[in-house]
Amino acid sequence: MSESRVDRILGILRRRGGRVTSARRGVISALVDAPGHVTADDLATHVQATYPDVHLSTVYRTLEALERLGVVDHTHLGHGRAVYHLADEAHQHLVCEVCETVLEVPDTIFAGLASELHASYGFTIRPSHFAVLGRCAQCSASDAPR
Amino acid sequence: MSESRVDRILGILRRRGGRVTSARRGVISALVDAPGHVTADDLATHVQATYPDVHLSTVYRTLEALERLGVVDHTHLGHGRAVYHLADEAHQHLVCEVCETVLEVPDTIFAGLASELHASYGFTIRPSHFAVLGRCAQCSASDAPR
DNA sequence: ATCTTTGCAAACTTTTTGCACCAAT
DNA sequence: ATTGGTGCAAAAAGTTTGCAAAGAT
Repeated sequence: MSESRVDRILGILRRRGGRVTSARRGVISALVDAPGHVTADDLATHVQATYPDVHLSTVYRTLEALERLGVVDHTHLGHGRAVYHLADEAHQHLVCEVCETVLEVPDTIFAGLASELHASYGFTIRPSHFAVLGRCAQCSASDAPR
Repeated sequence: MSESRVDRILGILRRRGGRVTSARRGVISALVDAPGHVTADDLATHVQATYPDVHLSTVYRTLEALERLGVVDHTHLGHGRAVYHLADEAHQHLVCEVCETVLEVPDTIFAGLASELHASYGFTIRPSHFAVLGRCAQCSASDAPR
Protein backbone atom coordinates (compact mmCIF):
# COMPACT_ATOMS: atom_id res chain seq x y z
CA MET A 1 0.00 0.00 0.00
CA SER A 2 2.91 2.34 0.57
CA GLU A 3 4.21 0.43 -2.44
CA SER A 4 2.52 2.84 -4.79
CA ARG A 5 4.22 5.88 -3.33
CA VAL A 6 7.60 4.25 -3.71
CA ASP A 7 6.81 3.29 -7.28
CA ARG A 8 5.54 6.73 -8.08
CA ILE A 9 8.85 8.24 -6.97
CA LEU A 10 10.86 5.59 -8.76
CA GLY A 11 8.84 6.48 -11.84
CA ILE A 12 9.85 10.13 -11.57
CA LEU A 13 13.44 9.07 -11.16
CA ARG A 14 13.40 6.79 -14.18
CA ARG A 15 11.59 9.30 -16.32
CA ARG A 16 14.29 11.85 -15.68
CA GLY A 17 17.02 9.53 -16.81
CA GLY A 18 17.92 8.17 -13.41
CA ARG A 19 18.44 4.51 -12.69
CA VAL A 20 16.52 2.44 -10.27
CA THR A 21 18.79 0.54 -7.94
CA SER A 22 18.14 -1.38 -4.80
CA ALA A 23 19.87 1.30 -2.76
CA ARG A 24 17.50 3.90 -4.13
CA ARG A 25 14.48 1.70 -3.71
CA GLY A 26 15.56 1.19 -0.13
CA VAL A 27 16.10 4.87 0.63
CA ILE A 28 12.78 5.83 -0.86
CA SER A 29 10.84 3.20 0.98
CA ALA A 30 12.62 4.14 4.19
CA LEU A 31 11.49 7.71 3.60
CA VAL A 32 7.94 6.62 2.92
CA ASP A 33 7.90 4.54 6.08
CA ALA A 34 9.68 7.16 8.15
CA PRO A 35 8.01 8.64 11.20
CA GLY A 36 8.61 12.09 9.79
CA HIS A 37 12.03 13.51 10.49
CA VAL A 38 14.93 11.24 9.77
CA THR A 39 18.63 11.78 9.48
CA ALA A 40 20.72 10.32 6.70
CA ASP A 41 22.10 7.95 9.25
CA ASP A 42 18.66 6.80 10.32
CA LEU A 43 17.83 6.12 6.71
CA ALA A 44 21.04 4.21 6.16
CA THR A 45 20.35 2.00 9.16
CA HIS A 46 16.83 1.37 7.99
CA VAL A 47 17.96 0.56 4.45
CA GLN A 48 20.77 -1.66 5.64
CA ALA A 49 18.29 -3.92 7.38
CA THR A 50 17.28 -5.01 3.90
CA TYR A 51 20.33 -4.21 1.82
CA PRO A 52 23.30 -4.49 4.18
CA ASP A 53 25.87 -3.16 1.75
CA VAL A 54 24.28 0.19 1.08
CA HIS A 55 26.78 2.76 2.22
CA LEU A 56 25.99 5.99 4.02
CA SER A 57 27.55 7.97 1.23
CA THR A 58 25.15 6.35 -1.20
CA VAL A 59 22.28 7.44 0.99
CA TYR A 60 23.56 11.00 0.86
CA ARG A 61 23.93 10.81 -2.89
CA THR A 62 20.47 9.37 -3.30
CA LEU A 63 18.98 12.06 -1.12
CA GLU A 64 20.78 14.68 -3.14
CA ALA A 65 19.40 13.23 -6.35
CA LEU A 66 15.89 13.13 -4.91
CA GLU A 67 16.16 16.70 -3.73
CA ARG A 68 17.15 17.76 -7.22
CA LEU A 69 13.98 16.09 -8.44
CA GLY A 70 12.00 18.02 -5.86
CA VAL A 71 10.84 14.83 -4.21
CA VAL A 72 12.73 15.25 -0.97
CA ASP A 73 13.53 18.21 1.22
CA HIS A 74 15.77 18.62 4.18
CA THR A 75 15.75 20.72 7.28
CA HIS A 76 18.38 21.57 9.85
CA LEU A 77 17.55 20.93 13.44
CA GLY A 78 19.76 22.23 16.21
CA HIS A 79 23.41 21.13 16.11
CA GLY A 80 24.47 20.09 12.66
CA ARG A 81 22.58 17.12 11.39
CA ALA A 82 19.95 17.52 8.75
CA VAL A 83 16.64 15.70 8.63
CA TYR A 84 15.00 14.62 5.44
CA HIS A 85 11.41 14.15 4.46
CA LEU A 86 9.29 13.75 1.37
CA ALA A 87 8.50 17.09 -0.18
CA ASP A 88 4.79 16.43 -0.45
CA GLU A 89 4.41 16.69 3.28
CA ALA A 90 4.15 20.45 3.60
CA HIS A 91 4.92 21.01 7.22
CA GLN A 92 7.23 22.80 9.55
CA HIS A 93 9.31 21.47 12.37
CA LEU A 94 9.17 22.90 15.84
CA VAL A 95 12.07 21.65 17.85
CA CYS A 96 12.10 21.86 21.61
CA GLU A 97 15.50 22.93 22.83
CA VAL A 98 15.00 21.23 26.14
CA CYS A 99 13.62 17.79 25.39
CA GLU A 100 14.51 17.68 21.67
CA THR A 101 11.00 16.71 20.72
CA VAL A 102 10.12 17.53 17.16
CA LEU A 103 6.61 18.74 16.55
CA GLU A 104 5.24 18.91 13.06
CA VAL A 105 2.86 21.68 12.22
CA PRO A 106 1.13 22.47 8.94
CA ASP A 107 2.82 24.89 6.65
CA THR A 108 -0.21 27.12 6.62
CA ILE A 109 0.69 28.51 9.99
CA PHE A 110 3.50 30.36 8.25
CA ALA A 111 1.20 32.05 5.80
CA GLY A 112 0.90 35.22 7.84
CA LEU A 113 4.63 35.59 8.34
CA ALA A 114 5.24 34.77 4.71
CA SER A 115 2.97 37.47 3.38
CA GLU A 116 4.29 40.00 5.86
CA LEU A 117 7.87 39.37 4.83
CA HIS A 118 6.90 39.46 1.23
CA ALA A 119 5.07 42.74 1.58
CA SER A 120 7.73 44.44 3.69
CA TYR A 121 10.91 43.09 2.19
CA GLY A 122 10.01 41.35 -1.03
CA PHE A 123 11.42 38.24 0.55
CA THR A 124 9.84 34.91 -0.37
CA ILE A 125 10.33 32.37 2.37
CA ARG A 126 10.82 28.69 1.92
CA PRO A 127 9.86 27.60 5.38
CA SER A 128 10.40 23.93 4.86
CA HIS A 129 14.12 24.24 5.07
CA PHE A 130 14.62 25.27 8.65
CA ALA A 131 13.30 24.27 11.99
CA VAL A 132 11.94 26.68 14.51
CA LEU A 133 13.52 26.37 17.91
CA GLY A 134 11.90 27.02 21.21
CA ARG A 135 10.25 25.18 24.04
CA CYS A 136 7.39 22.77 23.90
CA ALA A 137 4.41 23.06 26.23
CA GLN A 138 5.76 20.66 28.85
CA CYS A 139 9.22 22.19 28.97
CA SER A 140 7.78 25.70 29.12
CA ALA A 141 5.74 24.66 32.11
CA SER A 142 8.66 23.31 34.09
CA ASP A 143 10.68 26.49 34.35
CA ALA A 144 14.02 24.97 33.57
CA PRO A 145 17.04 27.26 33.72
CA ARG A 146 18.17 29.05 30.59
CA MET B 1 32.53 55.09 21.91
CA SER B 2 31.80 51.45 21.36
CA GLU B 3 34.19 51.21 24.30
CA SER B 4 31.31 51.46 26.71
CA ARG B 5 29.47 48.48 25.29
CA VAL B 6 32.59 46.38 25.54
CA ASP B 7 33.13 47.48 29.12
CA ARG B 8 29.52 46.83 30.01
CA ILE B 9 29.85 43.24 28.82
CA LEU B 10 33.19 42.79 30.51
CA GLY B 11 31.50 44.00 33.66
CA ILE B 12 28.83 41.35 33.40
CA LEU B 13 31.51 38.77 32.88
CA ARG B 14 33.57 39.90 35.85
CA ARG B 15 30.56 40.17 38.09
CA ARG B 16 29.66 36.57 37.39
CA GLY B 17 33.05 35.34 38.41
CA GLY B 18 34.59 35.28 34.97
CA ARG B 19 37.99 36.66 34.19
CA VAL B 20 38.76 39.41 31.80
CA THR B 21 41.47 38.46 29.38
CA SER B 22 42.72 40.05 26.23
CA ALA B 23 41.20 37.25 24.17
CA ARG B 24 37.82 37.99 25.65
CA ARG B 25 38.21 41.71 25.29
CA GLY B 26 39.09 41.10 21.67
CA VAL B 27 36.15 38.82 20.95
CA ILE B 28 33.69 41.18 22.56
CA SER B 29 34.96 44.21 20.74
CA ALA B 30 34.94 42.25 17.50
CA LEU B 31 31.29 41.44 18.17
CA VAL B 32 30.49 45.04 18.95
CA ASP B 33 32.18 46.18 15.76
CA ALA B 34 30.74 43.35 13.70
CA PRO B 35 28.57 44.14 10.70
CA GLY B 36 25.89 41.89 12.14
CA HIS B 37 26.32 38.25 11.35
CA VAL B 38 29.77 36.85 11.96
CA THR B 39 31.14 33.36 12.13
CA ALA B 40 33.53 32.20 14.81
CA ASP B 41 36.20 32.24 12.19
CA ASP B 42 35.45 35.83 11.21
CA LEU B 43 35.75 36.80 14.83
CA ALA B 44 39.01 34.96 15.25
CA THR B 45 40.50 36.72 12.25
CA HIS B 46 39.33 40.07 13.52
CA VAL B 47 40.70 39.42 17.00
CA GLN B 48 43.98 38.11 15.68
CA ALA B 49 44.64 41.43 13.99
CA THR B 50 45.18 42.79 17.48
CA TYR B 51 46.08 39.70 19.49
CA PRO B 52 47.72 37.33 17.02
CA ASP B 53 47.93 34.39 19.38
CA VAL B 54 44.24 34.06 20.13
CA HIS B 55 43.24 30.64 18.96
CA LEU B 56 39.99 29.75 17.23
CA SER B 57 39.13 27.36 20.02
CA THR B 58 39.42 30.20 22.50
CA VAL B 59 36.98 32.18 20.42
CA TYR B 60 34.54 29.28 20.57
CA ARG B 61 34.99 28.98 24.29
CA THR B 62 34.53 32.70 24.80
CA LEU B 63 31.39 32.68 22.70
CA GLU B 64 30.08 29.78 24.71
CA ALA B 65 30.74 31.64 27.94
CA LEU B 66 29.04 34.76 26.62
CA GLU B 67 26.05 32.76 25.50
CA ARG B 68 25.74 31.30 28.97
CA LEU B 69 25.64 34.87 30.26
CA GLY B 70 22.90 35.67 27.79
CA VAL B 71 25.03 38.31 26.12
CA VAL B 72 25.52 36.50 22.84
CA ASP B 73 23.30 34.39 20.67
CA HIS B 74 23.98 32.30 17.62
CA THR B 75 22.04 31.36 14.55
CA HIS B 76 22.52 28.74 11.89
CA LEU B 77 22.51 29.90 8.34
CA GLY B 78 22.37 27.41 5.52
CA HIS B 79 25.12 24.77 5.44
CA GLY B 80 26.76 24.25 8.77
CA ARG B 81 28.43 27.33 10.12
CA ALA B 82 26.85 29.33 12.87
CA VAL B 83 26.80 33.10 13.09
CA TYR B 84 27.02 34.98 16.33
CA HIS B 85 25.67 38.33 17.43
CA LEU B 86 25.05 40.30 20.58
CA ALA B 87 21.82 39.27 22.22
CA ASP B 88 20.55 42.81 22.60
CA GLU B 89 20.08 43.09 18.90
CA ALA B 90 16.71 41.42 18.68
CA HIS B 91 16.45 40.57 15.04
CA GLN B 92 15.95 37.71 12.67
CA HIS B 93 18.02 36.65 9.72
CA LEU B 94 16.52 36.16 6.31
CA VAL B 95 18.96 34.33 4.12
CA CYS B 96 18.59 34.32 0.37
CA GLU B 97 19.29 30.87 -0.99
CA VAL B 98 20.34 32.26 -4.32
CA CYS B 99 22.67 35.14 -3.59
CA GLU B 100 23.41 34.31 0.06
CA THR B 101 22.56 37.81 1.15
CA VAL B 102 21.59 38.04 4.80
CA LEU B 103 18.82 40.46 5.62
CA GLU B 104 18.15 41.47 9.18
CA VAL B 105 14.61 42.12 10.19
CA PRO B 106 13.22 43.12 13.57
CA ASP B 107 12.09 40.38 15.84
CA THR B 108 8.64 41.89 16.07
CA ILE B 109 7.73 40.50 12.70
CA PHE B 110 7.61 37.11 14.35
CA ALA B 111 5.12 38.17 16.96
CA GLY B 112 2.12 36.91 15.04
CA LEU B 113 3.63 33.53 14.37
CA ALA B 114 4.83 33.30 17.95
CA SER B 115 1.43 33.87 19.46
CA GLU B 116 -0.22 31.55 16.98
CA LEU B 117 2.15 28.74 17.82
CA HIS B 118 1.78 29.43 21.48
CA ALA B 119 -1.98 29.36 21.31
CA SER B 120 -2.24 26.28 19.14
CA TYR B 121 0.60 24.15 20.43
CA GLY B 122 1.80 25.69 23.65
CA PHE B 123 5.11 26.11 21.91
CA THR B 124 7.26 29.11 22.80
CA ILE B 125 9.56 30.02 19.96
CA ARG B 126 13.01 31.44 20.27
CA PRO B 127 13.25 32.89 16.80
CA SER B 128 16.71 34.28 17.18
CA HIS B 129 18.29 30.91 16.83
CA PHE B 130 17.50 30.05 13.27
CA ALA B 131 17.59 31.78 9.98
CA VAL B 132 14.69 31.83 7.61
CA LEU B 133 15.57 30.71 4.14
CA GLY B 134 14.04 31.89 0.94
CA ARG B 135 14.64 34.33 -1.85
CA CYS B 136 15.33 38.01 -1.65
CA ALA B 137 13.49 40.50 -3.81
CA GLN B 138 16.10 40.61 -6.56
CA CYS B 139 16.48 36.86 -6.83
CA SER B 140 12.73 36.34 -6.79
CA ALA B 141 12.44 38.72 -9.70
CA SER B 142 14.96 36.91 -11.86
CA ASP B 143 13.13 33.62 -12.18
CA ALA B 144 16.08 31.38 -11.58
CA PRO B 145 15.57 27.62 -11.97
CA ARG B 146 14.54 25.40 -9.04
C1' DA C 1 47.60 30.80 46.13
C1' DT C 2 43.79 29.65 43.72
C1' DC C 3 41.06 28.64 40.14
C1' DT C 4 40.03 30.17 35.22
C1' DT C 5 41.42 30.58 30.77
C1' DT C 6 44.50 29.66 27.07
C1' DG C 7 47.14 27.51 23.17
C1' DC C 8 47.88 23.60 20.94
C1' DA C 9 46.95 19.31 18.93
C1' DA C 10 44.02 15.91 18.37
C1' DA C 11 39.35 13.98 18.38
C1' DC C 12 34.73 14.23 16.70
C1' DT C 13 30.61 14.67 13.78
C1' DT C 14 28.40 15.29 9.65
C1' DT C 15 28.80 15.53 4.82
C1' DT C 16 31.43 15.39 0.49
C1' DT C 17 34.54 13.57 -2.96
C1' DG C 18 37.93 10.76 -5.96
C1' DC C 19 38.30 6.63 -7.94
C1' DA C 20 37.97 2.13 -9.80
C1' DC C 21 34.40 -1.28 -10.27
C1' DC C 22 29.63 -2.65 -11.17
C1' DA C 23 25.18 -2.61 -12.88
C1' DA C 24 20.71 -0.53 -15.19
C1' DT C 25 19.21 0.82 -19.36
C1' DA D 1 27.86 -0.80 -24.86
C1' DT D 2 27.02 3.15 -22.42
C1' DT D 3 26.74 5.98 -18.70
C1' DG D 4 25.22 6.52 -14.23
C1' DG D 5 25.55 4.57 -9.54
C1' DT D 6 28.09 2.27 -5.83
C1' DG D 7 31.40 0.99 -2.12
C1' DC D 8 35.20 2.33 0.05
C1' DA D 9 38.47 5.19 2.09
C1' DA D 10 39.99 9.51 2.66
C1' DA D 11 39.18 14.53 2.84
C1' DA D 12 36.51 18.45 4.23
C1' DA D 13 34.31 21.61 7.34
C1' DG D 14 32.96 23.09 11.78
C1' DT D 15 33.21 22.47 16.50
C1' DT D 16 34.72 20.34 20.81
C1' DT D 17 37.98 18.51 24.18
C1' DG D 18 42.17 16.97 27.14
C1' DC D 19 46.02 18.69 28.97
C1' DA D 20 49.77 21.23 30.80
C1' DA D 21 51.24 25.97 31.01
C1' DA D 22 50.00 30.85 31.66
C1' DG D 23 47.30 34.41 33.69
C1' DA D 24 43.59 36.92 36.45
C1' DT D 25 41.91 37.59 40.81
